[in-house]
Amino acid sequence: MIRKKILNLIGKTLRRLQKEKLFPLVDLSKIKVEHSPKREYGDYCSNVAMVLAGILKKEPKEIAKIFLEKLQEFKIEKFFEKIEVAGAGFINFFLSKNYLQKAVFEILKKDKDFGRLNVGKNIKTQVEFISANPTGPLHIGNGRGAFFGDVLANLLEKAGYKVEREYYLNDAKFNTQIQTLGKTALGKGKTYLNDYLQSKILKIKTKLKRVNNDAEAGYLLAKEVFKDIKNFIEKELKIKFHKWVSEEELYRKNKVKKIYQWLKAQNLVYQKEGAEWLKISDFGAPKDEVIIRKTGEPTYFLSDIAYHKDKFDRGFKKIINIWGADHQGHVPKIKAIAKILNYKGKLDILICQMVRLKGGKISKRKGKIITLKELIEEVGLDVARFFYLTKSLSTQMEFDIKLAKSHSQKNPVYYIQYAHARICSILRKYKKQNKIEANIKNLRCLEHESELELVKHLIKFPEIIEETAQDYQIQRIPQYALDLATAFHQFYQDCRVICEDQKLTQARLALILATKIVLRETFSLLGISLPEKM
RNA sequence: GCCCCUGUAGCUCAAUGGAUAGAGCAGGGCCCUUCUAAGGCCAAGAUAGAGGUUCGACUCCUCUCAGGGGCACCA
Repeated sequence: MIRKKILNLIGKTLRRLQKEKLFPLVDLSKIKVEHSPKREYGDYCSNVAMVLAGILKKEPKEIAKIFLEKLQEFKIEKFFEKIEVAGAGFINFFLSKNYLQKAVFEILKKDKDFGRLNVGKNIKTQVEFISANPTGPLHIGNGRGAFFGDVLANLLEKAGYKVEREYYLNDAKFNTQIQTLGKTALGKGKTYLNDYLQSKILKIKTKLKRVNNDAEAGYLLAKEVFKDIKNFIEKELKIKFHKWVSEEELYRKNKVKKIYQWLKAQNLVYQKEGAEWLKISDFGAPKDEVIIRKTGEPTYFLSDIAYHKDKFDRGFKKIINIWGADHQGHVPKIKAIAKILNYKGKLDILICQMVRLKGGKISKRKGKIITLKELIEEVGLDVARFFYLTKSLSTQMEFDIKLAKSHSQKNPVYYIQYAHARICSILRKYKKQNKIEANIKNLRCLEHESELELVKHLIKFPEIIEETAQDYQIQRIPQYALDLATAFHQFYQDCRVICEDQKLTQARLALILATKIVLRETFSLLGISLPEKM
């Protein structure tokens, strides 16, 4: 990655300057190399001079000049056309044609491994997401965590983590929710009743006759609902989980009991008002929590502790939980548990803000929901995925289904897919007569501004993955795909691929092949299809 | 009352403390004897408000206003 190269170069220059006692020792962490916001500022820029200015109490521009002089003592001609100081003291790097032309060759050579990094160092990682309650089909709110989690997992894999996707099923018979579901099944209450559940209840009618309590009935019904959810996730959302963990099973395997006894042995449990409380306020939580109710039944929190203990025990060094906004208060409690259990890995809990329907809330209880299935039937899986993924998790999405439908006629997904279709079309036409031979000699023909601009976008791909694996800002990926498609369409407009000049034709064919690879890799991260014809 | 998230163009959203705040859609004006016009080009349009921190703030801090979520012996 050229960005890393620039950063190393800056580091080397700094060390040399320190050796010559021109500059003091500085903290490297503040020094950044970014993509230049404008073409006239080059391709990459660094704030190194500004950071030094704060320490040296000198003009950033002056420092930049001294710095640049020293930097140019290294052999860097083949990478950069020029490096200059601009604006408030930025150092701008302009990539050389030579470097860009070679980069195309590199992409073709790496093919599907282009963008694969080892920053993850094969660390055992878990992404837990969706984990919807088994009280009805997935709704459009669940779609958010579903697609985000899936893409984050894809991305971390590409970045070199060893990733497992997991779904946690809240099916414990102790859960009030399951018991309420049971009441509904037995006709003792209507809390969750709707057409969907009614049909499921009918289906398990004979089984229900044999049970005599709410919990059992609820468990049976939850099982039935979950069957649907699982099927929908696998067949229609095309998301593959490694593991589906059942809460009830944690009870059956005595994992809840064990952790309860352990916590007691640590002197972290106390009695108050007939219930048993866990002392987590000493570990960063705002207050202590009940783990055993007055009735003697365990709370959801206790089984969740058992679940996290189980995650830790399975050896995950990085755990990412993706939860809905309504679980936000649960975050400090689980963080406290990680402390109590002395978890040494990294536990990230990401909160998806609500998806709101225009004109109303999404609530299973109020019955006014749009299922994810309905949405996908309306706009298609590709469009739906893209729609969710372009927004950061922390914004509340306003969902206008009418708008989504109209956007499905004309939307950015097609814009990107169209770029791919155009590439395929050219390749089809050319392949009818000839073979494509990409070699560096031919690539020297790439000189047009639109050609070079396209290459610059291509080489960003690994950098995008690196950044996103670190900050989880998934919306960067669809944005990148859009930018890449724009660069391609621009190129397509300006440069004819199959032309009189044989060498140039070969060079441009190589370029569009490289573009095809990067588009394919990007969309494979997003889980969106890339048709050859449109 | 306390805690979390959000407030950017007419609409839906971007912008690891960086330079002249970007896209898409909607609306206005151009470009198809040429590898797919589901495309390209041009013009128009925005940081809720008030302070502060610093070389530099949409971004960080304080307050105000507005919206959402949480503060259960629900999950």
